[in-house]
Amino acid sequence: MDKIVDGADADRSPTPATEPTSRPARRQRRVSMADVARLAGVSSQTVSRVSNGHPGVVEDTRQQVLAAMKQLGYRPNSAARALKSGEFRTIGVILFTLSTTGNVRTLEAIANSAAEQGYAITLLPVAAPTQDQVRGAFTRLGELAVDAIIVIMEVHLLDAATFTLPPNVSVVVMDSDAGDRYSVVDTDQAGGARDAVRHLLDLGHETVWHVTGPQDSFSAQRRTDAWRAALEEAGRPVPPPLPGDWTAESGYRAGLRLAREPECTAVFAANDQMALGVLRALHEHGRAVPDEVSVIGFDDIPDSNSFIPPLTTIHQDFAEVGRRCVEGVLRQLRTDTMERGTTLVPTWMVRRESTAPPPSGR
Amino acid sequence: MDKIVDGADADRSPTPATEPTSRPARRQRRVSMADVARLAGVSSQTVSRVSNGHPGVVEDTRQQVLAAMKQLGYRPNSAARALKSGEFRTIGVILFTLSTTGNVRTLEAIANSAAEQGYAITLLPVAAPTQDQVRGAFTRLGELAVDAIIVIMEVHLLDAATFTLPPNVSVVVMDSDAGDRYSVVDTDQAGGARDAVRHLLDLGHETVWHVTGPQDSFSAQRRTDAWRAALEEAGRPVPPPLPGDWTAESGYRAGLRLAREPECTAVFAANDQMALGVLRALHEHGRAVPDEVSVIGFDDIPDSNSFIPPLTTIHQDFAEVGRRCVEGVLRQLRTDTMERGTTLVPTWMVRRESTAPPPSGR
DNA sequence: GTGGGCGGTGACAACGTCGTCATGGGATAC
DNA sequence: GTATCCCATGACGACGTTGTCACCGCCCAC
Repeated sequence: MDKIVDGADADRSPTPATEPTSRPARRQRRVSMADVARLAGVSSQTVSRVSNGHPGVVEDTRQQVLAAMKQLGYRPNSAARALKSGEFRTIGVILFTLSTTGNVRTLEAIANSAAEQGYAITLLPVAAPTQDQVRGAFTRLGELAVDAIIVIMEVHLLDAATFTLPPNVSVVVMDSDAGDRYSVVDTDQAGGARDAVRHLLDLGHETVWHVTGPQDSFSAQRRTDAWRAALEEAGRPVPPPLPGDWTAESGYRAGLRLAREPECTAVFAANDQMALGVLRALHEHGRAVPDEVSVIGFDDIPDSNSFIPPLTTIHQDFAEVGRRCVEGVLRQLRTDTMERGTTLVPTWMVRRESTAPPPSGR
Repeated sequence: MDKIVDGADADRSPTPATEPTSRPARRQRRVSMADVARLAGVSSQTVSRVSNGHPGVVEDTRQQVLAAMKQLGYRPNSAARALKSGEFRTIGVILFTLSTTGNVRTLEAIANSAAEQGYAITLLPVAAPTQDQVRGAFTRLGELAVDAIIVIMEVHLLDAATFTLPPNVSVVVMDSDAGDRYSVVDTDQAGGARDAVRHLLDLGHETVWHVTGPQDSFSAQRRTDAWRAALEEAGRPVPPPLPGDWTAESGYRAGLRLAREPECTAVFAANDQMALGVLRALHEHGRAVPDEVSVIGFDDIPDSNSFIPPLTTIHQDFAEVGRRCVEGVLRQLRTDTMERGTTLVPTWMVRRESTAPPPSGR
């Protein structure tokens, strides 16, 4: 706070930074339809029709109204519009954090899809996944000007808040197994994880070690379950999973332990960031990737192509997930129904340079 | 689109994925104050007072109203409230992309600060920085239910849209030198870049090479300018800057060229992602970091601690920037004034393992 | 020439909330 | 016991927009 510099650095700047200065107030009462109507010499009803592109306004009148709108800088008041129409044309997105790439990519896709449909996105971040935080967010949510809600978090955490989602609001949830109670859209976590494991087994590895995501994430759970199932299905030993929390740092810690396991030749990290940490740990301990140890991630974040070595990973189609979320929520809104069930979006593997057959042909 | 799998994967799932099913409509007309008032046997005015925590309601009555509200699941209608009060308690954020870490971190900080102040965030993404896109966004923006706007983009691009920001809306801009026309909050780009260069010079490097951000980014421009100025100030040769676009991939391409410059011992990448690409390129060409070449980044993204080697970088205080943006915009809103000038938030260096003195003592 | 129909426009009400003012009843002080 | 004051509550209207319906004038058909 006290370290803030105002207007420093004037010596070198092309445009010298200046002290913030106040200007005289400039905000006058907002211009309403009535004002436009008066200027154009018509009724406000006609202004409304022009504003909404309704037919039944003669071209001459229309031009006059448009001119008046422009002259006064008229902007329709969306509050009044929403009050009358009962819809805000806004979708609320509730999520814990923008720190994980998955959330961000999904949010971006949601925002773009929503924009295409003429909907805006209202962000509802929950700082920390504590009960109080979530409850607070949902109390605010209740008053929020949204027609629908997309929840990007494990639904258990919602339940923990002893707060049910506002009634009369359509909801789509991600990262959840609550398909029996909500409409859920998700990446095919199981399929992706299975592909990852099979890829490594196909390369000739005896088994695959696993760095998990956080326990309370359904996605993480699913990936771990599928990893175990794929190994068991192939009749391979199942090494103890190493706990992670999506961060590169936790991946590094897990990687330190893996580096000490001489029989470990293949690792499946539950996301790319943790894979990054694993790569560093292995590198620091002189375990060459992929010659000695293969590493595969999950997500296909843009940076993963620049890891050392470039990471083989499971691509998530975030754009499709986002699109499906928006579609789902708007469909419920329009048909006035509530849907349940799970929609899965497939993944695919992106093979780069971090996976190879195990050393000495094995 | 046609690759989407609905309800697949039922074999292994703890909760089998199911086909989305429709339920009978469940949405009834929303309950209003009048409904609550009727049930509680009071006037809607009293409900209003309870709802807003206004004094002058006897405890007994209050409890009755609260009970009625709970029973009916009453949620205040924010449209009506906004219409009456003239404010939405919402801040619009317009940005191009959520692909760069800086934007995301800033957005997150803005969202958190805004939430603290009881404001929601409405996201206004602009898919591509073409004139049409921006103009479209701003047209929508004009009708948007926001009290204020924070622009996270170079203001030149706004101007290109031949569209002025809606009048009567307070605005704060980031990544811009338009402090003479708007209120601008920014990281002290110049200071940070200067620190980065000086750090490398202090280590004994003859000069510092530079991978730039995109041309149309003011932040990138500033970092490049400060890099050049710091070198000139020290009387060092100024190598040709290598163009980048914030992505790791572009950093890799620049790194390939740097790897071929034998006299290059120190690199300043304009962000951490590009530094990641540089690290890979150097690694692939057998140029050891930091023993042969030092690399410094800018941003201090969480992953940078897990790069190989962990990256020395300039920390940006995104939280502070976000807070200042929100503060600025709300201050303008409350005082009904328009501010101009630039506020700079200082950076600091985080020293990790990617920088060291140049080889052979030089 | 007159009646019917239709297209363009305006008047009015209502959406849900909250500020303002009015009202009524109870408590306090004499 | 009565006058005064205050506090709790209610009635009413307005915020800006839009749906509904009424209206007016014109054109066309008979």
